[in-house]
Amino acid sequence: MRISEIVERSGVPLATVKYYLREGLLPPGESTGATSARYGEDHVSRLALIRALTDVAGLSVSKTKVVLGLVDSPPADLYTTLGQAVGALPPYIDDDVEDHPRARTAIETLGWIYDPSYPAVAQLERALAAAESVGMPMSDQRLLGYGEHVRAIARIDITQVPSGDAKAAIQYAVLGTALYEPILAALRRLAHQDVSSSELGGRPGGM
Amino acid sequence: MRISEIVERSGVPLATVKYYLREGLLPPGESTGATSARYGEDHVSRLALIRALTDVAGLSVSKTKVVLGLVDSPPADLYTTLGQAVGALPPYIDDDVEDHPRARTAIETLGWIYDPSYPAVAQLERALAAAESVGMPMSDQRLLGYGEHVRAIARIDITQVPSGDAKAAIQYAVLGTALYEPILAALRRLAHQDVSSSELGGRPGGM
DNA sequence: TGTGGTTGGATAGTCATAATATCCAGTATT
DNA sequence: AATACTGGATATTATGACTATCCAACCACA
Repeated sequence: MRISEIVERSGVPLATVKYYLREGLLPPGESTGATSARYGEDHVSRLALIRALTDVAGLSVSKTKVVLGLVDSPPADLYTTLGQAVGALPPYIDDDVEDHPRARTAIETLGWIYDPSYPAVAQLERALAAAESVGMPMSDQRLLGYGEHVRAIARIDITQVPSGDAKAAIQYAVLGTALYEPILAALRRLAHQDVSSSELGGRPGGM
Repeated sequence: MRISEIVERSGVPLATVKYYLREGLLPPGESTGATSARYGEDHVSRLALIRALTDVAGLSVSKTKVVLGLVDSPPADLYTTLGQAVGALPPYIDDDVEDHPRARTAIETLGWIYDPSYPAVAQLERALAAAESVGMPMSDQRLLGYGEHVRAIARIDITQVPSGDAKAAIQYAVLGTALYEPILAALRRLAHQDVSSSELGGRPGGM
C-alpha cells in the first residue's frame, strides 16, 4: 500500500509519519522507483506501537527508538535486554552515582535478589528520596506490604511470558513492563475509591 | 532568610526560583521594603515539593500549580479534591468522550464501586486500548489477579491516611497518590528480577 | 501522449515548555 | 559613601515534537 493509505488507516498525519521515518522509528518502505515505495500491514501496527509507547507509556521519541530497536533485534539475553529497556523507561535518570542507600536498604528489607546496577534501583532511590524530602518517608511496614503484593503482580506477569521462543519472550517482557504500568497506576487510583467507599461507607472517594 | 539563602539551601538556581515565583508555584516572600523580602523554612520545603512533583511524579509546571493549589486549600471534600488531583496527574487525557467500554467492563469484572466520571476511568481506558492495539490485550485472568493485589495496596494506602484532620488527610492522599506511584513502578521492575531468579533459577533477570 | 495528483526526500518553520539570562533602579550593609 | 544584593520586568535560549513547504520525479488514467 502507499503512504497515503498508511496515513488513512492509522490516523497519524502524513508529516508525522515522515518524521518517524526520518527518525528511524518506522522502517522505510520497499522502494519501487524514485518516487514510490510500498508499505505493509506491519507498518500500520508499528505505528500503533509507537503511539502506545509515546502517548501512553510516556516515552520520548528517542527512547521509543531505543525500545523498538531492542524489540526488533534483542542484542542479548532476556536479562540484559530488559535491563536496557527499563533504562529507557521514564523517569529518566542520569545516574553516575553508584550508591543508592535508600533503595539498597529497601530491597534488602524485602529480601529480594537484585542487581545493584539495574536501572530500576536508581529509579527507586529517586522515588524514595522524593517521598522523604516532602516529609512522607516510606515506612518499613508499608514497604513490606507493597513488596508482598507487587511481587505477586510480578509473578502474574512472568507466568504470562511465552516460554520457548526467546525473541517473543523478550518482546513480551519489554512491552509488558512498559504498557501494563499505566494500567496498574489507573487501577490503583480506582481501587482507592472502591476501598474507601466499600469499607468506610459513603459515596466513592477517599484514598 | 533572603532569597540567596533559599537558593543555597535548595540547590535550585536563582533564575528558576524567580520563575517559580512568577508562575505562582512558590508564594511570594514577606515584603520588607521595595527591594527585599523574607522567606521562611516553608519556602525551602515547598521547593522540594515542587521538584518532587515535577521531576519524580512527572507533572508539568502548570499541573504542579494545580496540585499545589489543591494541597494548599482543598476546595471541597476528599473525594472531589482527589478527583481533581488525579486529573492533574499524567497521563494527561483530553477527554470529551463519555464512553469507556474497556474500562467499564474491566471495573465491572472486578466488581468495584466506581464513578464513571472519575479521571482514572479515562486513563484506564486509554491504557487498556493501547495494550490491545499492540496485540497484548489484558486477559480477565490477569485483570483479576492485578485487581486483587492492587486493591490490597490501596487498602494499605488508606490505612495510612491520617484521620481526623480533613486537610491533612487530603494533603496526604493527593501527595501519596502522586509520589508513591513511581515507587510502585520501580518495585515492580525489581520484583520481575527477584521472581525470575528465585523461582526460575539462574542469575537475576527475566520478567 | 498529455496531465493532474502523488510520492519521496530535503529543508524550513512552528509551537509549547521550562528554564536562563540580563537589566535596572533601589536599597541594605558596612 | 561604596559595594553587593534584591525584586521585578523583560528578553533569550534550548529542547522536543511535530508541521508545513518545495520540488522534481513519477504513475495512472483519459
